[in-house]
Amino acid sequence: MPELPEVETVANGVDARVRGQRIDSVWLSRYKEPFKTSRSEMAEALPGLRIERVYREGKHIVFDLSGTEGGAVQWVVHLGMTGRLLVSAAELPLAKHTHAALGLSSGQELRFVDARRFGRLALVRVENGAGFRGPGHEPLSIAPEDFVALFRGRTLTIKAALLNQTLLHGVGNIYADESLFRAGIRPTRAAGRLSRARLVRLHGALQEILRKAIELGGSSVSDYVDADGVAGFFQLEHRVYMRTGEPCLVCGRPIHRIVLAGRGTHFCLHCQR
DNA sequence: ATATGGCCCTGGTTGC
DNA sequence: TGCAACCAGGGCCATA
Repeated sequence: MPELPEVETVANGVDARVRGQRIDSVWLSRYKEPFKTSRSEMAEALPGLRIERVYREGKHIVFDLSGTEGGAVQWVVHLGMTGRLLVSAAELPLAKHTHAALGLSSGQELRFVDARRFGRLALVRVENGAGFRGPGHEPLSIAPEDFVALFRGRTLTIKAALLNQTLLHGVGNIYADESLFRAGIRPTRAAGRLSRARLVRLHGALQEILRKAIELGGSSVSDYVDADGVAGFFQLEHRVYMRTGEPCLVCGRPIHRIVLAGRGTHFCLHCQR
């Protein structure tokens, strides 16, 4: 599932291929989802606009667009679970579950493919120069003290807190489990009862694995691929995620799996307290 | 306000 | 071997 490192990889890859190009044509599927902005509004607004820049904001991919008369707009893409953004030759037939195909001035097409339709496409107007903002704090740049303050007084588990996008945005199931393992914290602990020192350690562990994962092009576990259709390699670095029953790489005891916040949660009973 | 659980979706895996 | 039931989970919404 695409989380911060995967979304960052896709955004950078797409930026390198489509920056500066004009959107000449728009094709959209007939489904209600994944369109957050109506299909008709999107199909009418996009043609003629120029892509100035593509970047990540939380788990969202933001396209800065210019060329409108009534002020700048952004095209915001959320990959959900199975969403893919691909730049491909316009001649290639549309893959199954394609929901958007933007014809570009280069002759190529930017395509959004999403089997499960948990992804979202939206058109956002830029108000007073402020672009789209994600719901929470940015994990890669939040200061340790601000990170610690996020969890103060909270009774939910630290795992659920890490997944809550209004606190930190960008962390999903893989990096929540992996950062908790590296910080030695059991996922079931109440977020507000963890010591400052342990939260600072979690802050460091989370930033470290997110940076490492970005370097490796993300984790390819379900059908995640980057803008070229190429898989990432961070899954080779997973120490607990999807390793249920396998020996802990530190102590050798079997990795446990429980369900927390409705998500599969993997951890070592011995190494995480 | 905060926390929890159900729901949406399809494809891969599991089990008979 | 074939088929059906089951499971995965990000974000949103109703509920407690």
